[in-house]
Amino acid sequence: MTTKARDKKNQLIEATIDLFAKEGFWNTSTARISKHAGVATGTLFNYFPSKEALIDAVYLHLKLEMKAFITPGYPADEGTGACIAHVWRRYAEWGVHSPVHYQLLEQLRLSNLVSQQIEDRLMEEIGFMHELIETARQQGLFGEVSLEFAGALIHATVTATINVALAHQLTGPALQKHIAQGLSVLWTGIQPSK
Amino acid sequence: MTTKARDKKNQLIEATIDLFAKEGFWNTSTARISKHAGVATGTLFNYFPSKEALIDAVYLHLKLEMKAFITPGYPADEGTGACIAHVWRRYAEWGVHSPVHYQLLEQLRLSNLVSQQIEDRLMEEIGFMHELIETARQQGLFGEVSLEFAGALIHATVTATINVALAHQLTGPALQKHIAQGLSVLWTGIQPSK
DNA sequence: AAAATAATTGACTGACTAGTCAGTCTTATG
DNA sequence: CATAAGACTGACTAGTCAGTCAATTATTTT
Repeated sequence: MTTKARDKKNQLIEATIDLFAKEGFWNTSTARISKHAGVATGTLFNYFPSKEALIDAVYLHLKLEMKAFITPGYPADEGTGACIAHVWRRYAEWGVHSPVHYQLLEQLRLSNLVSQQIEDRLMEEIGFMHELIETARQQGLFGEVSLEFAGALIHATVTATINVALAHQLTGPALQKHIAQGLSVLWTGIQPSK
Repeated sequence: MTTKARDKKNQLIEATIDLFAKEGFWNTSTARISKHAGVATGTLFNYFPSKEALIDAVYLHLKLEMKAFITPGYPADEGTGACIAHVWRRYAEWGVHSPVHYQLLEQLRLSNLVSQQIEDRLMEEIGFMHELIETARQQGLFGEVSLEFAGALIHATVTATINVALAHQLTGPALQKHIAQGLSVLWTGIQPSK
């Protein structure tokens, strides 16, 4: 694929994200997406064989974007706890930084519109997070909580934190304090009772 | 409205819930809903002026159903903490007991398809939960956490608990232990540090 | 029982849907 | 410059959508 073609593909994905976020993906037609991306309706289907494939690509795009935001500064040598805290904090910051993308990602996650193939592909990309949680659990950081439950609680707390931060339009130190508070709730709640 | 008419209205709402849950609300047509409810397409629009109004009614129906499940045994005289714990636990039990309705409610909540009018109407019905949280906060049960953040964290933890319970098909004592664990995470995490 | 009222029906409408394809335009190559 | 390859176009198709309405059936009133 040429550079130009990859550009157009990204252009279509960006246009899709824009419209999906603005109007909901269940009533955004391929015709509108094409128009918003500045191409003909047929061109969309040169790059994506179906609307479903486009949705898959959007989901993949968003998750990789999130990963790219989270990864920098990963404290691999400071222990499992620090790594989880880093990922949690960066996730929260990404959500506040890119609310539209974050909200669309959450919607797609619950929609059952994303194919299993893409879920599998993503497991390779962000599977390190699951390993991280499993390691922490084995080190006894999480008390009796199971792997899945720990993952669900981590996701739930970060989501709640992002949503409240967005609702109150927190920025700067107030935002940092709020994020620290959210992380503290998770950390205190999930730790084994002595 | 006669009893018969109210029956048919409920019949339509139940059929809608059934199909929405089975196939997703964004590709369930009014024609299919009518057929599934055993009436003609026109009849649906005698009871609901539009599909949007039907969705509103479904959302209201689900929330009131949840409220009805949560309310019994409310320990009004055992203090704010006990009341919140009761509501949290019963919510979790409702989600596990009625997974289809619970999941649909969550989807609708995030969909922006429900009108403000219905949200307002529901505030009157389930506003007592917010007052409960505010009271608890004023009593210092929640440390520095704001009202909205407390509400978000309560919702987030109960959702995570339900989802994991459903994924693992927990029942009986294992389910009760899991729910207790989820509540404990919230409670430990949110309590003020000494 | 007759008349009036209300509820129900389903064929129908115009707008919209995902996806196609014959033809046009752009770009790369010899 | 000429030719071939590939990218792009948008009118078009077959089908679905929410919502309508004249006709029919059921119920209530007189």
